[in-house]
Parts: sequence; structure tokens; C-alpha cells
Amino acid sequence: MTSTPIADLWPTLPGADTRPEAAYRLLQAAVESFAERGFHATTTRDIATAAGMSPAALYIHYESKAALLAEISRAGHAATLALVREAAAGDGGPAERMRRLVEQFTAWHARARTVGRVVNYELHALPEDAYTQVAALRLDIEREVSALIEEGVAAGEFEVSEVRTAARAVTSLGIDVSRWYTERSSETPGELGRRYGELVLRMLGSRV
Amino acid sequence: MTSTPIADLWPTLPGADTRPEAAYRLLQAAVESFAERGFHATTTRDIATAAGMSPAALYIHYESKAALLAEISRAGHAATLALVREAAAGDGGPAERMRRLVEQFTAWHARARTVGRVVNYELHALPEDAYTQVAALRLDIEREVSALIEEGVAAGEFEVSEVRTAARAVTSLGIDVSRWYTERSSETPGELGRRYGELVLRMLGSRV
DNA sequence: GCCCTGACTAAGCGCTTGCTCAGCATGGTG
DNA sequence: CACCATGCTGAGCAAGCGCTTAGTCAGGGC
Repeated sequence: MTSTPIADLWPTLPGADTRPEAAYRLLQAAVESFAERGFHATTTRDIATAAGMSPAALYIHYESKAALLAEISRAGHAATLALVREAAAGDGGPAERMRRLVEQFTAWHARARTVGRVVNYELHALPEDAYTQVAALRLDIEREVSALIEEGVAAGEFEVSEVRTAARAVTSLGIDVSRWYTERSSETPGELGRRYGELVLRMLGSRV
Repeated sequence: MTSTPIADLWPTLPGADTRPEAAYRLLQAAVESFAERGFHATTTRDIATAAGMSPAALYIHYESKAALLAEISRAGHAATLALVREAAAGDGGPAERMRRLVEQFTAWHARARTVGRVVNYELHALPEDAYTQVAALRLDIEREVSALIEEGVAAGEFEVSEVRTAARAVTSLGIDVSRWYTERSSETPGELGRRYGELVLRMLGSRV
């Protein structure tokens, strides 16, 4: 692992290459604070101090505390959707692609657990317009997983009684990783991903 | 369903039969507010108003806002542990008991989703002593599930490569239900429980 | 040398927060 | 009848909140 999750996210932000480094430090501090204490328990003073600045400096780079949350949530969801799309559209049969999808989805939620927590558990604090955008991305993720399961059923590789319930279970398993995973966990993100990939394939009645 | 989840929890509280009805209304209002907005975004005025009282009345029945959270969290965890113990110690082989456990664990997290949200996602806001108690209950729940999986493996009914990872996955699936389930969900808690029971048995490589 | 610009700070404003306190109504008891 | 405990309210305090404002300062263009 050569870069932290927030560094992965940063280049995907609009105008990232021209933004001062301070904006990056603020975003990083915000992710960590929101993940640890939640959005409402985090103060603008917390974020600014962690980024080595006075509270007023925050407002030069971001419109508001909520704008920071919106930026994190949008970028995090976009990254997750990209990851899911890439795995679902890759080489191999449905089962093989599903295994890769779960491996990477799970590993991401372990590795980027701070971003993952903000993305999945602070939705209610988003301003309405940001929430609308993010809800659309979440729907896309679920649809992508559902489509892959359906493909697997059609190909005779999976056997499930309810596709939507199964898709829920698959994404649910991965998302919840960001709640309980800590750096003190005994498994690496990669190991966990591989084991969850195995479990999910069995859950879907895979014959492969 | 003849009673709401908070009514289920109330009788288990110390001295519940002598407490005034106002204390009950406050607890109910607190559960709903904490579940919807989170602990920190909820004000004592929100809770008191929802219970039909002035803010000051809250402090006659509870020591603080955090004491309300602690009471909810303790009672919710105790109820979940009791549910898990009952299912794990019931009749039948390991697979049969695991199916019942998952059915009931999942259905509880759907039906009592407001309590479930507070229980699982507001841990960080608990005072330290309440957190210690609750953490012990959570460990007991995980141990109960792990023990049942081990029993199943020993009996040749399950086949898993890592018991702890499998136990995590089982509880994880159920817990996450309280995050996404809404009263508008297409499945009833009972249906969802049965489907999840099926998925989990397959996940554990059940031969039954 | 001069001024402009962008990044930043010290101070603090207006408001909300968790919580307190003096006092009021009510209903059971002697 | 007086008395008092219980449950509650209206008013408000101290602290902390998100955010603003006036002003500082280094560095680059002319």
C-alpha cells in the first residue's frame, strides 16, 4: 500500500491539481474527524486545528462544514461505483467477476474504512442537493450488483430465490466492514476480501 | 405485531413498573430522534417536545441526555443477546439452530430498526462506563455465534475456513439490516429473516 | 519601489446547546 | 383543613457552535 485512501480520492476532485495543499490537508482532517466522531460532533475548530490552521482558513477553501462532507461523500461514492463497474465488466464468467467484485469491494471498505464510514453513515447530514446526487450513485451500485447476479443465474452459475435480496446481502456485507474493521484487525484487507469472496459465491449457490 | 420494539424493551428496564409513564414517553422519543438524526444532532428540546413536555422535565427522569442513550443501548444489547442465546440453545442440530438464530436476529434488526440504529451506530457517543458494559455484551453475542459455528463444523454440518470471519459475516449481515431497512421495504421482517437464514446456511457450507 | 493578490489569523458575533433553578399545581395523608 | 411529596414549567445561564470580518503578510508583476 503506497498511498492512503484520501490520497487516492484527491486526484478525482475537480481542479485538484491547482488547489493549494492546505485544501488537501483540510479534507484529510475532515475525513478522519467525521469518521471518528461523526459529522455533528466534529467542530470546524477540530478540522482546522488538525490541518494546522485557524478556523477561518477553512472558509477560504470550502463554503461550509457541510460542503466538506459533500465533497467526501461524492468522491467516495464515485470511487466505489468505478470499482464495482470495473470488476463487473472484466474478463471471465459471472462467478469469476463476482468474486473479484466482492474481493475489491470488501478490501476497499477495510482499507478506506474512514472514508467508508463517512460515505455510509453520514448520509443524513448531507445537504439536499448533494444527497440527491449521492443517492443516484448508490442506486447505480446496487443495480450493477443485481445485474451481475441475474447474469449468473441466466448462465446457470448462480442459484438464488430473490435477486434483490441477494444483492442487498452482498453489498451489505461489504459496507458493514467499514463499521467494524480496525487497523488492529487480524486480517489484512486483501485476506478479508478473498475470504468474503469465497463466502459470497457459496451464498449465491455458485457451481464453480 | 401487537407491540412496538420500544414497548418490548421497556419492561426489561430496572424499576420499569414504578416509573411514571412520562419516562417511557421520553425514552421512546429519544430512540426515534437518535435513530433519525443521530445522538449529537438531537437536542434535549427535540426529545422533550416529542414527549409532550418542557426540556426541564427530562432531567427529573434521566440524569442527562447521555444517560438516555446509555439506557437504550444497554437494553437493546441485552435484548439481542437474549435472543441469540435462546436460539443457540434451542432444540435441533447446529444448522437448524443457526437458521433460527439468523431468522430472528435479522427480523429483530428490521422490526426494531430504530433501536438497532442507536445500538449499532451510536456507540461512540456512550459515556465510558456504559461503553464498557455494552462492549462486553457485544463480545458475548459474537462468541455465541462463533461457538455455534464451531459446533456445526465439529458435527460435520458446516464447512468454513475461518470461524471468526464467518461469525463476523453472519452478525454483520443482520446488523446492517437496521441501516437500510425501512417500513417501505418490500419484504416483511419475517420474510427477510427466512431468506437471510437460507443465504447464511449456504454461506456456511451447510449440508442439511 | 509600489501595489496587488491569495493565504492566512485574531477577535468576536449571533445563536443554540445541555442543563439548572425557583416556583406552581395536584392529589394523597394526617 | 394543613402539609408535603411528586411532576412539571418558564426563564435563563455558561459554554460552545458555525461562520464573518478586519486586517496582516509574503511573493510576483510592472
